[in-house]
Amino acid sequence: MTVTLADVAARARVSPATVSRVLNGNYPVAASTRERVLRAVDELDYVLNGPASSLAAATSDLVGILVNDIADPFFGIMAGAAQTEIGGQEGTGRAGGEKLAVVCNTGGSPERELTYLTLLQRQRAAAVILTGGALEDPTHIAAMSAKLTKLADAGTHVVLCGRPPLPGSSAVVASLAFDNRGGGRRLTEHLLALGHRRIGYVAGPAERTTTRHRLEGHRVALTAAGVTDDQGPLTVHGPYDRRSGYEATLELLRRAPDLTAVVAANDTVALGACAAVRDQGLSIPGDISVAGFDDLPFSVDAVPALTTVRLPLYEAGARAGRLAMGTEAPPPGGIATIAAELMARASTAPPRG
Amino acid sequence: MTVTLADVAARARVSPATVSRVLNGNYPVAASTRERVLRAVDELDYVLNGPASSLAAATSDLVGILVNDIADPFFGIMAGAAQTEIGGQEGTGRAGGEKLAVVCNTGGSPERELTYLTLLQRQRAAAVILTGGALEDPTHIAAMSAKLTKLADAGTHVVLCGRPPLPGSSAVVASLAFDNRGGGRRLTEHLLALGHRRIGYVAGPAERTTTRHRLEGHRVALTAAGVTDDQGPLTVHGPYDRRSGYEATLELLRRAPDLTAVVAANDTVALGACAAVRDQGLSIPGDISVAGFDDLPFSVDAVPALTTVRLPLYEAGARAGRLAMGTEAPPPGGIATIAAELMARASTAPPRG
DNA sequence: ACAGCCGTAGCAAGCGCTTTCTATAAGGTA
DNA sequence: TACCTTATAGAAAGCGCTTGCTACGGCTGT
Repeated sequence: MTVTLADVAARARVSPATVSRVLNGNYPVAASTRERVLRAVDELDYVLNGPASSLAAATSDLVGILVNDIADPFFGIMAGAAQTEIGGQEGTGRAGGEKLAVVCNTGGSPERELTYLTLLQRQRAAAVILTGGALEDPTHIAAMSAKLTKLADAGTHVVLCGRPPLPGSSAVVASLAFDNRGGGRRLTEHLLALGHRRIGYVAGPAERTTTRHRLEGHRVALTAAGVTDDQGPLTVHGPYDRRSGYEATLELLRRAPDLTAVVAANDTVALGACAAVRDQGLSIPGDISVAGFDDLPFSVDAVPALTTVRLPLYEAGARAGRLAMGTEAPPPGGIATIAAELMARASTAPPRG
Repeated sequence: MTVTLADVAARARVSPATVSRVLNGNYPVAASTRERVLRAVDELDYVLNGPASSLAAATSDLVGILVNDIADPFFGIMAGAAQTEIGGQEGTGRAGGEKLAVVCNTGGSPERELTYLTLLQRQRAAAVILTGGALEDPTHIAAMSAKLTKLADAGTHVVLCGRPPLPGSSAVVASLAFDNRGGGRRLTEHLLALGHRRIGYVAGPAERTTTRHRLEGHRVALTAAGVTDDQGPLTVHGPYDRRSGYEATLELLRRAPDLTAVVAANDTVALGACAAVRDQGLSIPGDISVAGFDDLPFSVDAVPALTTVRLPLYEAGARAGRLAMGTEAPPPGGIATIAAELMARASTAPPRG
C-alpha cells in the first residue's frame, strides 16, 4: 500500500541508505546512481515519511509561528512575511531546506499559547516565532520562560517578534521589539502640538506588554507637556477590536464632553472610535481628532485618512523568519528595537476654536 | 538528556507499554497505576516524542489549514474558526484529542499549495482544510486532484471551505462552497433596482473560481435586465487587494465617464475603489455607488457604510473544522452550498438625476 | 473445588528512516 | 607491481513509541 524507502531502494537496485542520502543530499552519491534513485522515486510516487525521518534524525522541519489573533492583519502580515522567508527559500531541487512554516492561533489565551508550545515541543520543532504582545501575568511569564528555555535547550530556535524579551530566558532567544513606547509618545506629542489638551485614550487589555508600553509613551508625552492632572478617568481599557473602540469612545465622550481627541490602542480600535464619534453627530477631525497605531493597510483609506504610527510589520516578520532559519545573525545581545514612525494624516487637526 | 517513555516507566516501576497506555487513555489501566505514572510524568517533566509516536501509531495529530493570503481577514476568520473548533475541543485532561491545527499560507501560488500539501502528506496529517477560491488551470487541477486523492487514500480527511468541489476527487472530500454566483447576482440586481445601468466591475484574478462565479452572477443579473451590450469594457481584472481596486476604478472611470456604480470583487478591493472615486472628486453614493463582497468586519465602519454580500465566514470555518475532525457528519453528497446574503448599506443609492 | 473469565500488566516486534562503520572498487604513487 | 588514498555503496544498529499477544492473579459459577 504505502511506498517506503526500501521500495524505492529495491527498484533503483541500491540500498536504502543510498536512497536516504540522495534524498537528503548530505553525502556524496555518484551522479548515475542519484539519477536512478530519483527516477525510482518519481515512478513510485514516493513520499518521505516525516515522522520516521524526524525520529531517526532527531530533528524536524516544522517551524511554528504563534499569533494572538489570526483574523487581525497585524499578525497576518508578520506571519505571512515570516512564512515567506522560511518556506520560499529553496529554488533548486526537491531536497534541502524544505521547512514547514505553520501559524498557530492562540486567540490571546495563555493556556493555548502554552499548549501550542508543548505541541511544537512534541514535534521537536526546528524553530518557534512568538509574535505580538505578551501577557504580563507573573505565573504565565514564569511558565513561558521555563518552556522556552526547555525548547531552546532542545535545539529549537526561539524568536520573539513584536514582543519584548522575556525575563529569565534572555540568552536563549532573539527578540525583535517594536518601539511602542516611543511611537506612543510621538503620537501624543503630535496631538499636543496641534493644541489638544483633553485627550482620551482607548487602551488595549491591561495585562499586555503592548498595551502598557503604548500607554506609557502616551503618559510620558502628557507629563512632559504638563498635562498630568485628570489622567485616570480619560483612559479606558478593552480588547483590541473594533467594538471595544466604539464603546470605549462613547464612554469617554460621556465622561469628558470637552474631549477634543481620542487615541486608540491600534487602528482597528480607532475605526470603532471613529464610528462612535460619528454616531454622536460629531465630525472628525472637526470636533474630535482620532488616531490609531500600527498603520494597517486600510488606515490610509479610512475617511478621513487615519493618523497613526507605522510599524514595519512585514520587515519585522521577515527578519524574524530569517532569524528562525539561522539565515541572519542575531542582533547584538539578541535584542533589537524596531522604530515606529508617526504618520500624521487627516484624522487629526487642531481642536476647534 | 532527553526524558523518554522508558525513563518514566522506570520511575513509575511499570513497563513502557503501561505508560503509553496511560498517556493515550485507550486501554484500561488501574487507577493506582495510572496515578503513579502520571506523577512520574510530572516529576520528570516528560514530553512525548511526537515523531516517534506518529511513526509507531502511523497517524499524526497535525491538521493543516491552507489559505491564500494570511494577511486577509477573509481567510483569517475562517482559519481562526476552524482552528478553534479543532484545537479547543478538549477540556478535561492532558491526554486525548490534542490536535495541532496549523495554518499554511500559499500566497495564492499553486506551487506552494502543492508543496504544502506534500509537506502535510509527509507528516501524515490527520486532516487538511483548503480555504478560498481555487485556481482553474487544468494542469494544476489535475495535480491537486491527484494529490488530494492520495491524501484521502492515506486516511487524511480533506475538506474544502469556500471552494467548489474539485472534479476528479469528488468522493473523497467534503466541500463547503459559498454561493458566490447567487450573491453576485443579488448584489447587481440591487444596483439595477436602484436604477443603475452603467455598472463597472472590478473583478479578481481571472483564473480563480471565486472570481468567475461572482462575475457570472453579475452578468446573469445584467442579462436578465437586458443590460447586455457593452459588457466587456466595463470589467477589469486584478488581484484581490486595495491597490487593484484603486487602479481598476480609475481605469473604469476613464473608459466610461458615465459610470454610476462600481462593483468590486471583495470588500478590500471596494475600499480601494472608494478611494479612487473620492480622489476623482466624486462622492459616494451621490456620484458613484460602490459595492463590495464578503462583509468583512471593517465594511460596516467604512464611510459610507459599504453595501456588500455577507458570507458567514466564521460559521463556515467552524463547520469545516468539525468536518475535518469527523465531529460533524458530512453533507449529503459531500457537498454543501452556503448562502450569501445581500447587505444593502449606504454606499449604494439611486444614480443622480 | 476446579475450570473459565475478567481485568491488568508485560514482552517484544516492529513503524520507516538516518547514520556510523565497514567494504569495495578505482585511481594514484613509489 | 604492490600499497595507499579517495570515492561510493552497503550492513546494521538504533531513534522512541505503539500494540497484538501472552501471562497471571483473583473471581465467579456450578
